[in-house]
Amino acid sequence: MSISIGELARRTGVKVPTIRYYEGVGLLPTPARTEGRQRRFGVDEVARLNFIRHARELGFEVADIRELLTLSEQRERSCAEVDAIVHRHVENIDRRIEKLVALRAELQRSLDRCARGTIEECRVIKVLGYGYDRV
Amino acid sequence: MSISIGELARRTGVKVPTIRYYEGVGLLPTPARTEGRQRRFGVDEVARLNFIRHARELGFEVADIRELLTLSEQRERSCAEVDAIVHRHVENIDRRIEKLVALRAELQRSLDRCARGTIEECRVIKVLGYGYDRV
DNA sequence: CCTTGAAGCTCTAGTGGCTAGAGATTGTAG
DNA sequence: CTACAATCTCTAGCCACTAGAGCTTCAAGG
Repeated sequence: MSISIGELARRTGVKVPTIRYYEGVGLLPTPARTEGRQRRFGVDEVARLNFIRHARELGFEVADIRELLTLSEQRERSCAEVDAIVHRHVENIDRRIEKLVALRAELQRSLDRCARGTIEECRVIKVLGYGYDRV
Repeated sequence: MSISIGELARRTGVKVPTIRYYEGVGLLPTPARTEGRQRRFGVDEVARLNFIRHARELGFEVADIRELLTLSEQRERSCAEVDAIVHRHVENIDRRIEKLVALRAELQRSLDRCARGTIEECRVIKVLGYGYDRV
């Protein structure tokens, strides 16, 4: 079984230019080519690309995915390192959530305190100007 | 009062190249220059740059900040549009939080179910390969 | 076998919000 | 007047793609 880049795209939901990009950054191996230099892929690449897509959907960056792929090929190895990467990523997400929740609270607070009057007396603008609520 | 770009940077906490960048994208007006073509800023720019910095810290993108700056200059105007921009931004943040919370849950779930054995039987790797938990 | 048109190819440039560096010039304190 | 920090412009790099130009190849129908 040997499929074109378009067919690979259809089967994985990854766009054609993105597949070529992944090849360029080394997430996908250099594929076989036809005589006319068109790429031809096999089942392994479908699985690998699906793996990449799911990892991207879960927010992993390319460097992490490269490592996860390498690890996933060493079937006998302990999965401690995999867990460590994922754990690090979860902590990363936690920090981002915290930050966003704090931002949201500050924005909502300035909205709540807005008297719906003119710009001159607008709480929101004031907060932006001073960086905090002056009471 | 007329200060250099370095002094402006010190007073606002915005780095020198970033100030030049903001000028380039039209967040800061073209400043006065010395005979030797070095930039000189006044109090207005300090205030404006502080405004920009706070807005960036609150996660607004440059396009939004441009609009907020324009609005903030029209002191008589109703602040409805300002509120609308901020409200949109809050909703944006809400969506990002939701997504991150969902991601976090999925990652944590796969970690919890990991038997700490080999890669071969690793839950985390399986989830990435299939895109969901096969029971 | 030949034509046609979709799909493929490579290469470059753009996105956002900066950051880093090269290499030249200017400001200012001693 | 000298020394040197600061500033100048310009280009390129970051991440993970995306878009487009201009060309070639593949596959199906006649």
